Amino acid sequence: MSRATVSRVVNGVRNVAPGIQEAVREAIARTGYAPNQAARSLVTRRTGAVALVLSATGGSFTARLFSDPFFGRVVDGVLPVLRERAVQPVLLVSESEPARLQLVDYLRRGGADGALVVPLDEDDPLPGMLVAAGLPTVLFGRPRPGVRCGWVDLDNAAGARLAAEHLWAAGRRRPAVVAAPESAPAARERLDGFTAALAARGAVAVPVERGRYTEESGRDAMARLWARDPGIDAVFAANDLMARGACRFLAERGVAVPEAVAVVGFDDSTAARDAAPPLTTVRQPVEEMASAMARLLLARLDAGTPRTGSRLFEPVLVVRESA
Amino acid sequence: MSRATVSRVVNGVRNVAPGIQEAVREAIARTGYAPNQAARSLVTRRTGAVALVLSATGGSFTARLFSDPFFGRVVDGVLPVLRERAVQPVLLVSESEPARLQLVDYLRRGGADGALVVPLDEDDPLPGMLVAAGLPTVLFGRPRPGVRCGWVDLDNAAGARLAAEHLWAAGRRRPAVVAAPESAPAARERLDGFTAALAARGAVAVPVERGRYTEESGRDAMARLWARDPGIDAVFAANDLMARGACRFLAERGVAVPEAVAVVGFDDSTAARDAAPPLTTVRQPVEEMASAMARLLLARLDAGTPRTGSRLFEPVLVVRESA
DNA sequence: GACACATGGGAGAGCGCTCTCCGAAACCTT
DNA sequence: AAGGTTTCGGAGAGCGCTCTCCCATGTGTC
Repeated sequence: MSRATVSRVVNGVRNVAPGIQEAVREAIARTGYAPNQAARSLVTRRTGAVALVLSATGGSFTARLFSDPFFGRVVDGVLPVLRERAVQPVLLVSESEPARLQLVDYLRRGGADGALVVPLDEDDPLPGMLVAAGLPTVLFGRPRPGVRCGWVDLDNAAGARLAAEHLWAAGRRRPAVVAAPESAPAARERLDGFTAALAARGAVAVPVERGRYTEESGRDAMARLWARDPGIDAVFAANDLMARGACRFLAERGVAVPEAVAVVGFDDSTAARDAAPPLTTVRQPVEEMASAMARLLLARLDAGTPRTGSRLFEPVLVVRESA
Repeated sequence: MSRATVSRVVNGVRNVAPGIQEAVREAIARTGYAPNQAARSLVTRRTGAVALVLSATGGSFTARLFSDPFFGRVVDGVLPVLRERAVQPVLLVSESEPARLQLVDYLRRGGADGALVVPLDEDDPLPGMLVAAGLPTVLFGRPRPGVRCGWVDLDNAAGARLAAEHLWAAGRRRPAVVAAPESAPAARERLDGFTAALAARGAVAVPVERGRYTEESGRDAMARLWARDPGIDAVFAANDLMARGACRFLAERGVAVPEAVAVVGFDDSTAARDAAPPLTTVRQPVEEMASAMARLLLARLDAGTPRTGSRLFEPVLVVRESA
């Protein structure tokens, strides 16, 4: 029996007589034969694997990676979609400059058919490098300008609007914002969406201070806001950790949350649930976004077209005790 | 210029005139050429990648995976060793039966040159499957009987002895044990090591109850011990979570820790540090063990021999407040 | 019963590398 | 200067698959 016939049976194509099929399968099972992926890839130009890249530009981040439940949610969303299509999910971490270069090299050489990238930092060069290498890529979060690839993202402006409307409806008329660094598009949308929604309701200029996503920086930003205007009755923070920082400052000053000042966070991370008081926050459907990301990539691989689709998700306001 | 010359330059072998080398490198840089890994693997029978497999037999464990800092420590230990050798680390998760089969298939086809496996459950069939498939494998923890592969492990008996000696030196003469399921070799060693060390000092029979590694099961085991003998003045638990459970039971009964009953855990996980009171516990050097695991695998791949070495690590007692 | 037509399965090219040969050229040595 | 020795680089086989031909059968039609 020729190799061609075996190949046909293994790949389930063309018409092979049932008897022969049976014999081939039996032989495969008996000998424990496994086709050589390298040889197969050489001709099919497919590896059957897709990379899920967790990338950061800052130093040692495996501690962050394996303690922030966010990544677990991403993985949970991605795995079932790939498994169903018999595509092997491969996790890669890019935590330093040499790691990034090695990783790009690995993928350029054909380590995987495509990449799902979760960048932690806005200035991460990795997505641009992968796209430049011609690798089908889908990002969690919109790419930097000039990088053309698929993405999934949250409608940050809509989320900010939800927060604004909630605070307004609760009678808060002197809100402030603890924003994130200006460079981040998502951060800009959250800020602009919030101020625009309030302006539409006739609110005057909203005081803004910026943090760097950490709890400590949120605390400091809140301190600056308070110094500028102790009449503030609500705070919208660009993420949950900074919202916690704001709460901590207010607690230190003996300001009651939410009675005197209402606080709304963003993300609905576990940090929001575990905060004191539990944070009212804007939720992103991470698992759904992650599985959509996987589906977008698979669709592109199937189609073979150079363009990848994108999808914007709607946020939901989760009301707890802080506002 | 022939392909052979280019190949020689890329792989840095044999004598190629410096001028030619320069020209080749320049051309590679200019055209952005990346060698096809599949073609290369086909002839070298190497992929240049090593799998780090995180495996569990129970259901959804990505939540556990991305919240237990243990895995982050393992990854931190493995990555630098592989990077230094320009081997691409590839994380694979095996969280269900179909995932396991797909993963074994992927590796059997040549997805990676070897596997570093971190099994969470003692009855995990994955290591045996990989070894049977002929894949160079190194385990975190000793393999089940009959599975011949390399491993790194902690000298559990020595750790248990440290705990026993610490409690004895503190004047505790009526200790009890919250042990793990009998099936686990590590668990058996911890129990036997503890009782043997005490017997050597003339202690009478030590009461033992078993838990299933969780805090809740530790609490229940402690309750059974207490029902058997409320005169117990010390407890040695086979892991930190069960030690916490024991503390919780004692707190519920108003029994002071460590004044009335001293508690010693095992692992020195963050659960130990965050416990109330902070746990005295036996520490495993996870990062070191993980990098040793990577080195053992690389050594085997270099040597090409079918046998892989193993290494046993010495535990250290970390004294905090619970004993 | 002769033809067209569908169907099963073999032969063989070729995917893009590596690496062993081997010939050509440069360099010593006596 | 003639031979031996080393150095450099080309030719070409072959890694283990897939997939396109193409021929040998089997099936249907008038």
